Amino acid sequence: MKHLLNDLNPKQKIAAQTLTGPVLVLAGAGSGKTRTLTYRTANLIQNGVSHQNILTVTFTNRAADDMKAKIGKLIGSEIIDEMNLGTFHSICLKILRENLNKINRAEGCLIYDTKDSLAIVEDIIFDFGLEATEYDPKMIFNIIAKAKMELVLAADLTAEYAQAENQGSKHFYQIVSKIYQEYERVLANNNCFDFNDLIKKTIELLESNPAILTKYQNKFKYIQVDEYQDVNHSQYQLISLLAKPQNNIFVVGDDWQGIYGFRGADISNILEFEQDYPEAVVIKLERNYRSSNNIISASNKLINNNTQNKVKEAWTESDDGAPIFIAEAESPLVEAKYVCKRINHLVDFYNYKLSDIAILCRSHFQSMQLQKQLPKFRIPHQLVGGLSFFDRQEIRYFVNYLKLIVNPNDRLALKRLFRIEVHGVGEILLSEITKYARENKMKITDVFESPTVVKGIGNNKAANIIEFQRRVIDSIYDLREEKLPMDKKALELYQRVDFEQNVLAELDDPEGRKRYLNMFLEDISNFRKNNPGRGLYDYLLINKLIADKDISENKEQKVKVMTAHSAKGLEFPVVFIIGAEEEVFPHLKSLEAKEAGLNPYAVEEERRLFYVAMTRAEKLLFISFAKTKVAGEQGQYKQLYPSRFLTELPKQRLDFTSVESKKGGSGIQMRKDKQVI
DNA sequence: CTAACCATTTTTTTT
DNA sequence: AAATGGTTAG
Repeated sequence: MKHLLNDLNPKQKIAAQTLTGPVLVLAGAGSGKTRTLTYRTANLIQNGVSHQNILTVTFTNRAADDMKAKIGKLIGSEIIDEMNLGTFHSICLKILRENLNKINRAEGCLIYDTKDSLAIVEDIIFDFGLEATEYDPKMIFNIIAKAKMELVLAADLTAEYAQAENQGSKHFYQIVSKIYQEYERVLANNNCFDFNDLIKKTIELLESNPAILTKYQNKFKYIQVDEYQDVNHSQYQLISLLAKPQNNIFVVGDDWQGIYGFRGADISNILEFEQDYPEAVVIKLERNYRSSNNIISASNKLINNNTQNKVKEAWTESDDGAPIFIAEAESPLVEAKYVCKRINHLVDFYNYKLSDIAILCRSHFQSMQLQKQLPKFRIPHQLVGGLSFFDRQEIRYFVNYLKLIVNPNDRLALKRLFRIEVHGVGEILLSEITKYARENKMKITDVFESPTVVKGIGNNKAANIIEFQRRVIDSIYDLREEKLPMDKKALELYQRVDFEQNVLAELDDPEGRKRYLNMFLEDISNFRKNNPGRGLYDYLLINKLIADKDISENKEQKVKVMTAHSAKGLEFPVVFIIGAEEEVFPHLKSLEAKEAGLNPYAVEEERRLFYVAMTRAEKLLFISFAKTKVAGEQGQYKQLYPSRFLTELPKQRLDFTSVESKKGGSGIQMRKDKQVI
């Protein structure tokens, strides 16, 4: 314990010993970033700082859990649950929950995810009578979300503000501003937050209540931020606000790994830290402990094609190791088979465990081909991230029922229940009902009692609605009053509305969905056991902030499949990167964004992402691409071209093979018209 | 107006 | 796999 810091190298040690003032640690991939942060935290505590006065912000829940476990090992696990360690969103949620009354929200307030938010925007556009072709809900939502990340209010969302990014007219932005305004009103009405509100409302709370601000400033005397390169404007603002006046702010990041631009992350935050805090100490961790020299050298060469970098080296004392294996395949199917064969080979002859291996892709849909092949080769796998358990349709459906128990103001949830349960009444009639309720100042559920007052609703339809009101809405309101344990409540509701008969039976594969629902109900039970004193409300809130809830056991024996984004912060002895093709990785959208001049740096972000993917590997790195894929009708093949990033790697560190290519290896064909390696 | 059917297409990345 | 779009019968 005494020689805690002796486990660190000299640079890491300096970082862990600098306990006050602003510090910027520029840390390359695999340079012991988390390790340094962990030891610094332990060191703070050993130097008499109360663990409650330290705020540590990570980017993902996985990173937070990881760090908690490591800190627990260093200083004992008793205090880790009391530490302020988590994602921006979870920390902010905690602060907001302590001050709900000050921010125009009430008890039971839940979080809307992107899908929920989008549904709200769609409704507003419909209500405003706007053309969805001109006012594309997705696009509008993105504008609003971005404005919120930049702390721009509805009234300030003008063409001038948006000028930089697109050519929308003044009139267009006036409308968008109105939609934004209405969106905020609906969220308040439904007693909900969206993701960006968590940060934005926290800032508003602190800025308009000096006493509260002081309270949190005193509480969070020492602030540490991991993955600082991925912080967006509102997060940056929050941190600077909390850090005052002492500015004990310790940020760790790697500008080479900034991959969340689409979420408003602004690399300039890390590039300009020294301007913001002129007295900042800057420490560079450049020695890589993770990867072989071939992997480090090749990824360095790649990343240096970017223009937006802060000067930094990355070096290692590791051997060259194996070359990076590049494979071209006829099709994604052949590529998937190749990956499977390689995995079996590595396990059978080279003593690798399945858990040593990760397969990384650019987008989730790429993993589908693999999901089919892996079982054929008897390779157990685990999907990390992606379609979460909670995103399954039947789970989302049932969650709407639970939401209404917790938060009866949630009109969106109510609407969804109606759409699921009531037959014969669709979009148009429902909006007639809503309109009638609004015009007569009634609650929608009151109209449900005697629906024939709305024109277009005859006796048959009315009977359906009244039945729905009795069976579903009344059950929910009854259960709200009852003092049952949360899991019993959920189960009771499931039975009272006869979810199996009325909902599951209508969907395809009802038996399969039933199994998932039982798992869900069981998960609620487990939550209750593990979190005494907490209820449905906590359950729903917490699960919104956890992207990839893991419900599979036996992780040790599985190959992990995930996107490059979710791989950030992780490392594996063996990494496969699949789909290294133009328009896949780099993604088509980034090429378009660059082409259209919307974001000249879009491809640089893709390159950073590729860099992140490569540097996850410790010993072996396999990169593959397909030459063709099926597109449209059968027999139609679309030609694919190897990713430009492959051509940026140093040839002498690569080993190229062509898989099941009839003509033998033809070499890597450059994009479209270029030469051959 | 709704729902069911079919065909088509299209998937960024996450809290 | 799921979302979208178009068509048609009730």
